[in-house]
Amino acid sequence: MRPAPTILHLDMDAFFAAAEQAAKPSLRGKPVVVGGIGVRGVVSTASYEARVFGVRSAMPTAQARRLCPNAAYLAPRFTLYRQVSEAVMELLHGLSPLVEPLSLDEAFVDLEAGGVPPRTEAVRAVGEQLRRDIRVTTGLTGSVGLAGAKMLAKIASEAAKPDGLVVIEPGTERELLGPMTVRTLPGVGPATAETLRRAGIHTVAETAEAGEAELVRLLGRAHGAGLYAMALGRDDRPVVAERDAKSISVEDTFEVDLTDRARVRSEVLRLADRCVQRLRAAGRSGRTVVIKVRNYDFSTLTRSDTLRGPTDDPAVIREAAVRLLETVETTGGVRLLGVGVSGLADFTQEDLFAQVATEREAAETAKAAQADGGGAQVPEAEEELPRRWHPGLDVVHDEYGAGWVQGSGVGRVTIRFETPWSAPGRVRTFAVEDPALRPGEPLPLVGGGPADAQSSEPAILPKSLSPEPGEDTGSVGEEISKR
DNA sequence: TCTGGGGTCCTAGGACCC
DNA sequence: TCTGGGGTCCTAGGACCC
Repeated sequence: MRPAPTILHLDMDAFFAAAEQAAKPSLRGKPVVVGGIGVRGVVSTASYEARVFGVRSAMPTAQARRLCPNAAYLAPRFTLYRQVSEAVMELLHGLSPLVEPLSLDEAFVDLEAGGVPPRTEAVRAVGEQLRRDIRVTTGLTGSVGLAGAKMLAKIASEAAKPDGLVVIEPGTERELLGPMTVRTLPGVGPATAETLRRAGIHTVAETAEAGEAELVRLLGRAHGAGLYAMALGRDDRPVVAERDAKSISVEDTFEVDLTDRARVRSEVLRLADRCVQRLRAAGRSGRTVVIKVRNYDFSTLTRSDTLRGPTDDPAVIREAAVRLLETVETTGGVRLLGVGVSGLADFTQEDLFAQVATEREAAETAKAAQADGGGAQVPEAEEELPRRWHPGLDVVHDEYGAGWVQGSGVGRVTIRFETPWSAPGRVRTFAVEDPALRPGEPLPLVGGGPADAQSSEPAILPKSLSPEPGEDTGSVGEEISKR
């Protein structure tokens, strides 16, 4: 616990939704929900306008649609969010060499390590300047928490939301935390809260009064001791700059449960390939292969196999994944499949060449044996475009310029032509196969202006353009706005 | 129209070794 | 006949976070 509030926590406000509103002028001030738009989708982020209707993160999108039918429902565009995130992280690195990203939209910064004087006025000024810089460079707002410990800085930024800054003065934390619900403390989710509730513990103060021994008895060694320290406002965890990933995984939930064994198998192979792609892109190799199977009833299991050495060989990882799959019962229907790799090592071809060759041979032998046994031929992973025009996707039209997919119906797609720096744009509907229409790249949220617009795509609309009267019906499009 | 996808950390039990 | 401890590795599952 530091004597001055020199740990900063930044949390961008409704990040994905705010980025979409910045990119799409017609959505500003309106409810926007970003998340899975399929039947089994869940909400990633709801704009504050959508939260008014009760829409929350992690809520099934179907439920959100019932609560807020007029919101725009958009598929996430991580390319855009990563761009914005990088710009924000760059600003943070300007404050201190010690920046610990927690996700695309959240990070701790050690201001002491950045040479900021350890005084409240100084850190507050830095925090306010940061918020201004973020707004100027990204067009978005972020909330800042400042405190003498990570946990407290995070609680402070939460209290600052949206678009604010809160400082917790060292010395005031116990008084501040005491009356708060125990759910405020990091690491206390529904299960822990319920265990504590049954023991008559509801607030942070009650947690501290319970004592370490009691908490350890209720929650186990690590969790109990950790929680006790947090309840006292004690948290000496340092800000840690870069941390190597410890596992890499991919998973898919299917719109309809899979019952065909061959299909389940081919999906596992596809996922294994995707996992390897990610592994290789990260320049890593892994030793333990994990598959995950979620059944029709949401029961979930994992099976893992640790190889003799780390690999990034697709044949080896495919073979391991399929072998693991053979040990699990899938009759009744599979809702989700996943493939992951852990026990990661930095891959060096020289060190591992022999090892990889050995594992590959094993895989080949196994495959041959299977083929001999009359096993079905593995279908190649098909390049599946589940839906060509996702709501929210950037597009470019030869004649009308840059826009985004507002919705698609039977054979038609509705595009709103506008850019981050244009006025709210107009809507037109095209045939799905219209050759003048093609996917586009996300445009920068700020710094656009006419010059940039010219240099990228013709984004300016003829004034005579009017909305299409025969707009799609029965698709996401009509929910977006009722203009 | 019930429940995503990508992670982290912890626990508990069994195998195995000394 | 009875039945040590400790350490490490591995597997499986669960809680939690964004």
